Amino acid sequence: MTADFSEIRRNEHLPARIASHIGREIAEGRISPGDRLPTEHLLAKTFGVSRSVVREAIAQLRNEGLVETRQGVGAFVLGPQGRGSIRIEQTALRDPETFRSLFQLRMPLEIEAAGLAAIHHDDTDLKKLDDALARMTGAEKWTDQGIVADLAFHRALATATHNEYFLLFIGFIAERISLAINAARAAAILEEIVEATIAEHVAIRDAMVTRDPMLARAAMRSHLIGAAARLELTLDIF
Amino acid sequence: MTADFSEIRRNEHLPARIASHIGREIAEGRISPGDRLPTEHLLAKTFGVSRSVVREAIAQLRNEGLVETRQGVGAFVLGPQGRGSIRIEQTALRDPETFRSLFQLRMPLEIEAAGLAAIHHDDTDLKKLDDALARMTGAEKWTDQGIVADLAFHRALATATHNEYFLLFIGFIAERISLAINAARAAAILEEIVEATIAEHVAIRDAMVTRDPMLARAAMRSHLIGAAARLELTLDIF
DNA sequence: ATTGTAAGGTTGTCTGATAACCCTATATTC
DNA sequence: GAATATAGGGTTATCAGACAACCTTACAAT
Repeated sequence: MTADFSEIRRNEHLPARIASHIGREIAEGRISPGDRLPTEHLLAKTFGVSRSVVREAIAQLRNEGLVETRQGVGAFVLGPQGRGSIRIEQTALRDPETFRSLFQLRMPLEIEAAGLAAIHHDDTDLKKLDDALARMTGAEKWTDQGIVADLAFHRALATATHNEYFLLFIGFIAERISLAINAARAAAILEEIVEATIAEHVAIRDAMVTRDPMLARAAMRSHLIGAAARLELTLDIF
Repeated sequence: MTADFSEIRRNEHLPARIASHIGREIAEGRISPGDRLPTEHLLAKTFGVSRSVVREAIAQLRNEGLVETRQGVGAFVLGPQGRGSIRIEQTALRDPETFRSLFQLRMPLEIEAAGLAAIHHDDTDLKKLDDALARMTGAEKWTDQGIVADLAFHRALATATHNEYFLLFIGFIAERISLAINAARAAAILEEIVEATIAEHVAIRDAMVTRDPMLARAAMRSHLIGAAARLELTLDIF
């Protein structure tokens, strides 16, 4: 029998749980922009925690731009205006369907990035890419080292677009996906899969240096489709 | 003489000031990734505030992904890796080059979303889309009303993908762009531009209902290219 | 009609205490 | 000798209660 440690899941930070609970209430429209949240005292009593915890939760929501607090008045829900940040809960990616959604989002970004990188990359970008490739090949087995190198490759490619937002978004998404894969993999990963992955990365690299955007896009496209297949994901492809 | 009220600037939230102070220490390299922050007690004594304030400041840094706290051990500075959220400063978009970068990022996302929406949309989605279109057409001039409707259209399309992340990211990006445009326009917008914009949106809508993803993508593509041209942006197109 | 004042409620900050947790060193057991 | 228990001290997490700062409202005073 195999052990099941799933239920020892620790507290995971009390304020964060309360913040995401309230955040969900807002996201799902049970509290509307302009509404006032219950007082901290009341929230504390409702959740059965101390006021410190509630305060920290509200502070988090304030940082995320979801609410605004006015001393002596209360905490108010803000409109979709000015929500200055995007946040993804890592735990949500344990759901296969959610994971698939994020992977689907990643595809057009990476493909476009490959095309832009083909146009805009310079020698420095190419060197970073080759460094990452070397580390990928060098790693005997697909250890953590290899995963870090994979992430570095995609970050390097995004950097080569010379568009800061591609780096920001791809780096963010790729890392979330990488973490989720890393957390989920129970079995060791097969040699041949590693070899296929490396071969695909080399293909992307080679396509990029030709400076043909369509070639680079195609290479990235097959890589992502291949990766999805290895993860047993079925995506909408066209 | 004109009054000068600049110095009455209020407290501006004690924890926020301390958080940004520590954040600056990190940004400017006086504390390196991996280092441990002083203990909360010590920080409280150093800044001359209570531990609650220090805790809230550290909580803010943790939300921003700058530090990680481990109970019983301390608070540690994180590397640029693993920042759990994406944030875009609205002010940055005043720079035309930066604005262009974000618009370029938006393109592949919206195009892919149009394709997915063609496949996955249901009647509810279509209704939302038509509502937005109606509000766009209804607005006599291209007032705020029209801008809101435009945003609603793109959000409705993203919703129709039935992929939560497309909605999250497109909603976020489209809003930033919309705000930036709104802030920049000084002159009134010409009638013909409005008409062209509406016509393009209708084309997207009609392409989507055919359930042909390539058609929907093409429609969205021409819309974005058209919009970019009207903004006098030159994008990399292929 | 305007201004002053008081009351009540809410967030902001302070203080002190206890729980949960981590690390290290030492003792214990085999 | 090596592995395991136990104890101690330090740190963050949470709790509890209090007071300060501030806003709103209502009412009184001018």
